[in-house]
Amino acid sequence: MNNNSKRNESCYFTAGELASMYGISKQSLLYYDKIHLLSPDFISPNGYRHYSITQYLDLEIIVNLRALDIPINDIQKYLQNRGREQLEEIFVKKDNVCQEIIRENQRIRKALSVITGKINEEQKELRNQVLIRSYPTRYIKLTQLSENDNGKDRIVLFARASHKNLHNRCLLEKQQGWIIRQEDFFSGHCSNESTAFFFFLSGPVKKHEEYFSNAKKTDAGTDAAGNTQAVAKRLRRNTAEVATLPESLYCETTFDGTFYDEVDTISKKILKQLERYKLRPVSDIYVLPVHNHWFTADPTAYVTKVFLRVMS
Amino acid sequence: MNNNSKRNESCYFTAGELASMYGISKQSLLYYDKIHLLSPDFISPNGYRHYSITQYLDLEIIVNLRALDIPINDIQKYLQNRGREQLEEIFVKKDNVCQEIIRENQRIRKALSVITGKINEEQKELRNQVLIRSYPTRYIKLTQLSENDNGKDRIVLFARASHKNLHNRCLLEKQQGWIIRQEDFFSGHCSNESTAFFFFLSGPVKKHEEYFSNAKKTDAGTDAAGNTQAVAKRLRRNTAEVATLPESLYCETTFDGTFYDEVDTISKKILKQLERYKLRPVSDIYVLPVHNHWFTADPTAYVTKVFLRVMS
DNA sequence: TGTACCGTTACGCTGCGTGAAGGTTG
DNA sequence: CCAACCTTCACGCAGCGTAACGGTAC
Repeated sequence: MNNNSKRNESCYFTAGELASMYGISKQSLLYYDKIHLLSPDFISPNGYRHYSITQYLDLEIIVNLRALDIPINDIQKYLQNRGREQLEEIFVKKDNVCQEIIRENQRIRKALSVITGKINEEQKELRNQVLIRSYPTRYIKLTQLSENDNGKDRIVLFARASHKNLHNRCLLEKQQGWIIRQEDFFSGHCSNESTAFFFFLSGPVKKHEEYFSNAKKTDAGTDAAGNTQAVAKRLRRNTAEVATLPESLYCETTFDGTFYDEVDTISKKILKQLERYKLRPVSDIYVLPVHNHWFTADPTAYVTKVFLRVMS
Repeated sequence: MNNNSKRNESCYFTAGELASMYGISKQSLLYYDKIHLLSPDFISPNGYRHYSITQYLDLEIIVNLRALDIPINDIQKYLQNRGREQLEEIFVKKDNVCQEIIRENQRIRKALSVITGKINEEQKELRNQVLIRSYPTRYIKLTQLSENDNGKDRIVLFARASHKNLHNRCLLEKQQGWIIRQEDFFSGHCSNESTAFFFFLSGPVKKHEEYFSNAKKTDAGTDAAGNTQAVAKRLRRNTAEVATLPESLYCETTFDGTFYDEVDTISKKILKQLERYKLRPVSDIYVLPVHNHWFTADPTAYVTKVFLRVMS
């Protein structure tokens, strides 16, 4: 068609005509005119736009590149400087963008499925029963809290720690909770404060991983739950440490309500169970919200889980 | 953290504080306030926003869902109606959107690579030489032009035909050209008009494919280039027909310039070559722009290819 | 007195879609 | 006189980013 100019010299299209020829809207054409991407050959006294063959051909390029979702800015530059290499340049650029979009959406899909899986797992937990069971080695990241920290400080520290290693992930992907001193828990004085908060890591942390950015290397692999006081001494304000919950027997219970509302009942139930099986607590108490503000606006509908390491 | 309310009852954050805790911009918070997604607990006389723990927790949800690129509208509805099922619903919805985006971008990537490949192939064509070579069976879609059609009509018909079967594809993916009557070409009277235009199909067309929507079924597989007059009779205005260019010897040449500028020279060169090899033309002449307005704004830099079927 | 917060208002981005209000063509 | 074109505003979309301009806390 492009070589047919000899017989098409005085042939023009109105905006509506041209638009319908390419199956695009007239508004697009007006827009292209407005941003000077494609302007009509001339405008007649009545204000009508008249597009010539040249514009028809340019529009072919525009429509096709737009069908590949290539940004108008790139198209504009291309029309002023055409060529195979320039076109390939645009294509490479767009291809990279596509790859990035695909990667990003795959990342999101993966996160969605991970979270969905976790939600469904949590739902299966037995409620309101004190269980003695063994767990394989688990890995957590701890952030210590000082007695001086007021409620706001704690939240800020918590947010900072949660956020620090988040990067591209979703917070929901990791379970997070806090730690109550063993003696406070069993003596009924734990309503004042927790000593630290933590979140689970997906596996043992290697040296090159980012989790070490704020932790001393020698702390890797130390036993937090099995050696609480020693770990507590090593912890320093505002620093996070990687620790392990060793393979061991644990006592756990998942109950309706919030920790602070139910702590008295729960600690008694746990104590009773420990006595029954002649077990003794050997770690602080880990508190893990299971069903929280994410899933209900009503705090009485919360579900909380606590667990601690036990030995016979 | 959510169960810590007992000691956090009177703890508030300003917009800047809260924003930095989640690593988002203050503007986002202001925006969330504006659209009533998340408003501060109260505003002090100096106009400062004060966010409470409740808003802190809601923001956690917002930030996390936004990190999954879930639309604010969905988040807003979710905050007012939380629950596992509702969350899964949102996730399923988002997952579908992700899949759609991924598919679309894969489609674009494929188109980009197809076109790039074609461009590179075209570049390799020998220039300014008349070649006799064989081609395997090729498939084209023809649209007839009538003598009554003026230049504008032709362009409209062409655009309509090009567009009709485009759907999700890019025009650039298919080569398109037009047909000149054999007698006009060799007699030097072809500058007035072409009889039809065509584009290559990627393969033989099956009955269920869309290409048949406007073609008579019996026309499938007929021999266009080998039986020109019969095909021409079957062609009707505004209808497209699928045809084949049979496996055969073809005479072709790729030359610099436009067809109408070079036709006299080209037809003589081809005639000479045919005489030399004692071949006779048995089809009309197919004109295919190779390097056109897509790649240069200068018509003298165009490259055109013509070919016709020959027999000894 | 400085500086580092806080606030509101408003415009920019991308690529159009969707009217509204009014003139022109046939 | 009507229908079907055409025109120019101008706002809406999603989710903020980026000033501009001015008050406030320490």
